[in-house]
Amino acid sequence: MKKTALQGKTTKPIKKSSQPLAAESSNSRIQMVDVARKAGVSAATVSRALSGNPSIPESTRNRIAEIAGSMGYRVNHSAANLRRGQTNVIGVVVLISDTQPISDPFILGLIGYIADALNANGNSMLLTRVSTEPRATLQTMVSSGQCSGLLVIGQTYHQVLNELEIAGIPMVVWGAQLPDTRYSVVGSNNLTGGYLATSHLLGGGAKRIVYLGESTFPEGKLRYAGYVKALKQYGLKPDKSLHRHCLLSATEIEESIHQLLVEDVAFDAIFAASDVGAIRAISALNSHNIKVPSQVKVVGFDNIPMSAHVQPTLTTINQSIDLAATAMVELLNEKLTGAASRSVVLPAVLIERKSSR
Amino acid sequence: MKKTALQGKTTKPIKKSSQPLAAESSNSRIQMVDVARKAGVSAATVSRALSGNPSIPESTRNRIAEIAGSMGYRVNHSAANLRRGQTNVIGVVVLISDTQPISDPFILGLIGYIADALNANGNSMLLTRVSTEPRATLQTMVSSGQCSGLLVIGQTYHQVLNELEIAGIPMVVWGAQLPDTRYSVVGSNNLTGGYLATSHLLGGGAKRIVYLGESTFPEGKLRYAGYVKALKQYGLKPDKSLHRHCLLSATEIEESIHQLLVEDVAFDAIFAASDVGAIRAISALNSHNIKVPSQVKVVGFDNIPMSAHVQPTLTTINQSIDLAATAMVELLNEKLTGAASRSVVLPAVLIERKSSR
DNA sequence: ATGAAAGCGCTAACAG
DNA sequence: CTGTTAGCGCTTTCAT
Repeated sequence: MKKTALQGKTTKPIKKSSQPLAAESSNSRIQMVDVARKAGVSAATVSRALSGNPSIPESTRNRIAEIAGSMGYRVNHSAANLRRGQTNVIGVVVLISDTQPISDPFILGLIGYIADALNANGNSMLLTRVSTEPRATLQTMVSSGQCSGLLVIGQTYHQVLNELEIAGIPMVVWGAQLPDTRYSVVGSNNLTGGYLATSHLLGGGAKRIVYLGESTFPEGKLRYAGYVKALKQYGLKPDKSLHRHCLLSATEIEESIHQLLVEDVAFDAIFAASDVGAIRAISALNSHNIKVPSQVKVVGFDNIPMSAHVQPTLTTINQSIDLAATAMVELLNEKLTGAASRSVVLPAVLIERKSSR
Repeated sequence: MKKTALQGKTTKPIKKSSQPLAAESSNSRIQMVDVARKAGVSAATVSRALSGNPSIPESTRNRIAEIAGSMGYRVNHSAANLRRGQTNVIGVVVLISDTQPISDPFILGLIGYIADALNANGNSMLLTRVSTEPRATLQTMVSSGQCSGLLVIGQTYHQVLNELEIAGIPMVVWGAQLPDTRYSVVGSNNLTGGYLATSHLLGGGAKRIVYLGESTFPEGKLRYAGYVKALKQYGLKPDKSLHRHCLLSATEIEESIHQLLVEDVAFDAIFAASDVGAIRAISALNSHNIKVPSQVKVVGFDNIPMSAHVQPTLTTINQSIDLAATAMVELLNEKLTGAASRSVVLPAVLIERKSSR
């Protein structure tokens, strides 16, 4: 330490000599010391009072809060964060390889619930969609002090996430637990979900069930595994021609359905790995004059609100996004307070509606 | 060299000693001065180099950037923001009187596009849902330096928004332009939208068209006005019994449809003020064994992605959320750089599908 | 083209 | 219980 400022000189270089007449009027933003002056205390006391420090008697605390309120004072976040060395901001990152804006209602709904869970916790939510350089971007968000931790939606970059975990980035991911997963994960029981959906169709008499959707990422893989498990249990062998591993975009779904028909593949049911996919598939079937459920039964996955209101109403596997959001926020808070990584698997439940009977 | 610090003289109690021993060891986050040291320059130069200041020769700039990168250094946002007195964060506020989490796909979709538009602009997005005390909350977000400006979705608190505008909060609102609106608004041409939807139904032979949805907030009011305008043009008088001003929740819609039937009101078409409402209405009609479009034609509003994939596919009014998002971000940037408030009205276009023919 | 110095507004030791 | 004091890590005049 060297020449720290000339001590006693509390008088700062006066930038604006005479106090503007109407102090309240306009320009210089009001700050803590102004409140302190008005309350006849020091800035430290105001700081303590405003943050609810119990060492300040309640009466004083209220009085200061009142004065601060009447002056329209708000604590400056940047300054407080800088001083405390921490933010109350959580980054929510949608990590999908898609170049399209986020549009799946399931993801969007999850974000909505996360926003609420975070707010209820006194946190703010910084929302970003990342498609390039996930590693650097996520790193930076935290180590620049922009936010204290990350809630990641999507496991497209599974290995990057593992690396970030090792690098000590506080983070919770929505997705599926894999054998080599080192980070905290919150997700539905996708294996059970796939199994339930498929068993339900088999139980209803279906013999040739199409699997429609992604199966390159962890969640899809497990849903597919559940599908295979159910088939085996019914003594059926998975048939390659029934597996349509495609993205869930409208065109890909239509193309897949079209292909099935062109190739003249016989099928009496479809298990789609998402409701959006299922609804699009029904739409495509209809345009080929195939009726759901009389000719082909369909089961989706997610239970988005819309699934109860399409025609026919969609049988699906429910994912509880409210629980999911709460769990993610809770796990992240645990990490932020130093606990070890922990994961949560939420139940997957079959919701029977008309598309499958 | 004026008063260099009196090293030996002013022995002020140097309490640096209480510092944790292993300062350099591992934890202490790397900062600008470390980069400076390694590069053999001052922190000021690093700051300038990293922010692309042209007074630093390009070669030096690159060298410093390289070193910073290799050390994993990131500029601390809190410190930079505090020093500069501004953030690069924009608050996105969903201001709805609803206590439910955000769930309308239209709103959620708009948020997705806003996220992208903001990111493209180098801004971060702070997402909040506000249902109580909007005035204080929005005020605080900006005046605490948490964010520099606001993008507000929803006009439920129209007067509060007017007040905030007057208070000088930089803000752009998604909604409708009203005569007494003082703030910047971006929105579709709701009057035209309502008019197009209704004319389309009338042109198709409908005589008794139900208006279904909110009409207490500005956008709904205008859609309703468009509906009335079209009716008048066709020489029809608005019939009170056909106006069902309700929220768009599933139960309210079902109840409204139920009431229409119970009251034995004759109707041959429905104009719903949102796609979600329209889809729910179709679902309710179906459960009463009324077919769409053969018995009742339906037109929605929004053109959410799902509307093209429900059965029957839904005729609707398109709202361009991509343009909307871009416009909102652009207008806000204008305000932030001191321009006056300006509003944008986006075209509303009829999308004809099967629910109305 | 670069460095020294001065804070941005707040919080937390550390005494009283 | 409350005030004094010393920075948090950065950007930016100002002066070379």
